[in-house]
Amino acid sequence: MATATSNHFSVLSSPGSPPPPPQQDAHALLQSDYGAHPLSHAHQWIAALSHHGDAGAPWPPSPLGDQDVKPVLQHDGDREELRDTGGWRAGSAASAHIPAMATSEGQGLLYSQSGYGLMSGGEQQGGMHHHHPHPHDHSDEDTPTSDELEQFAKQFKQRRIKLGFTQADVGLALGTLYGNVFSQTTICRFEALQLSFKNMCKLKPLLNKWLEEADSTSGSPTSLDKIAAQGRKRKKRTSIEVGVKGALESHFLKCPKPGAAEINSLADSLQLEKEVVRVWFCNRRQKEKRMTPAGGALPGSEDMYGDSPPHHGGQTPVQ
DNA sequence: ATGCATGAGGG
DNA sequence: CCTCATGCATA
Repeated sequence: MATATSNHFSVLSSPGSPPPPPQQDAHALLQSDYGAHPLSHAHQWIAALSHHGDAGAPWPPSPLGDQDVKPVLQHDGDREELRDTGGWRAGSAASAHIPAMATSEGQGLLYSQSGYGLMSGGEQQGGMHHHHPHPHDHSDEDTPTSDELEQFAKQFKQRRIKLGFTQADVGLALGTLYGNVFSQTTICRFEALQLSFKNMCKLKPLLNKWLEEADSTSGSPTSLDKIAAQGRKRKKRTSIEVGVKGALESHFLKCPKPGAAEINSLADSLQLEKEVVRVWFCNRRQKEKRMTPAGGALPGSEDMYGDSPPHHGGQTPVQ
């Protein structure tokens, strides 16, 4: 972190010296600058993935009166068609796709030079994309392509910053506007394409709406709504030392899905709680499944680390 | 921006 | 136990 910009979100309660918001006023309470960095990184995803679509109920209709206080007001049944969320590796079928951006944008679009080494035109839906039987030419009716998502994320970030909103602002706005609250983390990950393909697809429409609202609301004082915080006794984040991390990395390369026994051994060797090690592997696997691969190790196989599901007869060492 | 964590859902 | 979506806390 050699950035001169300090990242700290002073949630609510503006001390009195808020940075000069280049915008009107409205909900410019937490106007940090962590979202105003110059550039990011050139993410080029050649990521592959092909886990079987599971989906079904992203948002549980029963919020359990235990923790999350967020109003889970999902829009009734969403018409998810369980795409395979398959790998976006586009293989070699370069289909001519038109990067139709949001047609709803009534403002100046700025498509930066999108000359990345992406494999555009990838039908990541496992081939069930076929042709559009409807005369509707909505730029975003069907599942967006990886390329479209990448473009959208880029544009979203630019406009968001231009409007003077932070990632946290957006997350909150989504909650007050549509009932789905999101954290700064999620918005950040969306912009950085660090979510799974499916997740990106789910969030895009929401963020797109926010964009429309944000630009059209140039002068309207949006009501401020602060939802109560949620006090949870979360375990203190255990900091794993670099050396230990390296060891974990090594083992991950060898065996990304260690069995309970393996985890115990590792935990013992590294002097870590078993749970910590287990979670570490889980998180590590998720990273690989992100659109922006972790480290640089590209998952070269479709099934990544093949599970061994159809066999449960004798014994299943793993899991 | 990211690392570790929680939890729902599934098997 | 796993995956997957999500976020608090932190660097």
